Amino acid sequence: MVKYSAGKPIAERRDPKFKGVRKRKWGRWVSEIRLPNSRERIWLGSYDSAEKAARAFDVALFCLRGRVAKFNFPDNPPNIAGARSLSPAEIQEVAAKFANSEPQRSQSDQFETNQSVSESRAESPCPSVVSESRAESPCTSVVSDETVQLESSELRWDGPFLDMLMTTNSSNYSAEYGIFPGFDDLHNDFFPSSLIPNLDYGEETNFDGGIDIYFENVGGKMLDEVIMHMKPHGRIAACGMISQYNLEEPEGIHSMFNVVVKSLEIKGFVETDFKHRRKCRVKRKRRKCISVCGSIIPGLETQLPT
DNA sequence: ACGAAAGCCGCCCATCC
DNA sequence: GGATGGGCGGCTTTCGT
Repeated sequence: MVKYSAGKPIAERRDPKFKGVRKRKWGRWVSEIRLPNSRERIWLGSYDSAEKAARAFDVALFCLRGRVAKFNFPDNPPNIAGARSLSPAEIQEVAAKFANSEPQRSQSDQFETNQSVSESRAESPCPSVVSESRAESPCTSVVSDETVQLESSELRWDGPFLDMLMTTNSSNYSAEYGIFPGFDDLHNDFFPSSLIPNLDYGEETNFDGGIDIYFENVGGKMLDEVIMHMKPHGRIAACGMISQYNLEEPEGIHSMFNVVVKSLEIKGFVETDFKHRRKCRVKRKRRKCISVCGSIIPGLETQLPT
């Protein structure tokens, strides 16, 4: 739909002009989109540039009309898994988020990958190779005495979470226990050192580009922060939430929307679920087949209030 | 308290069917 | 000609100082 403004066709106007975008008197750019077959609109936010507002519009357009829509950036259309099922409030949130995200890696690159992952998942229950971003992820360095390390190649796993747990057979008894490959004993708390976030929650938090797999033992703000820094299609094994055990009212998790947009998988683990394997484990411990190596970072106690 | 910015809404009008 | 949807302008609300 061609709209004329101030007597000039859009193409002749000096300002960059994008669909669904307009300029405020004071120079800011705002974006809003109408719901299909409705007079209602979704407010997409206010931005400092027309491009950002246009990106927000494109994301909303993709959510409402799919990939066949005419985008402001047809060369770089958004591609968001599950976008068509988002509510207006979620569309608003996703659009604002991607409008403000750095454009150096296109949204289509970013989400095409996710989409291909989800598609391959849907098509095949079998594990398959996944995105480059995951392949580039840092390895996890917790090792058993079998010296089974989770190298990046072993993180290239795209089956359902339990498939990953149950079928990767990097040691001759990891599958027997039905636990993570390379993790022979999960009954103690341990945190791969590369995954421990800096708890100042600031810009300097170092997650090495995102977290692939996180073993949840803390809960509360820690979990909240971790969810925000998970990579798309990351996995969280919830083994405990010690920070919540003595609270009268459990803390809420405010970043759950990331579970949707990043297609995260969270699976709880209770030791009693593996009771039937206890005898076997004890036997192996006696034979000293099992031991656990981990990284201990001293000094945590010094952070407690005096 | 006041001004600026954001959010929301009504209306206009071009385009599509 | 009605439905749809992009754009404009203005009113209200929110936020920062």
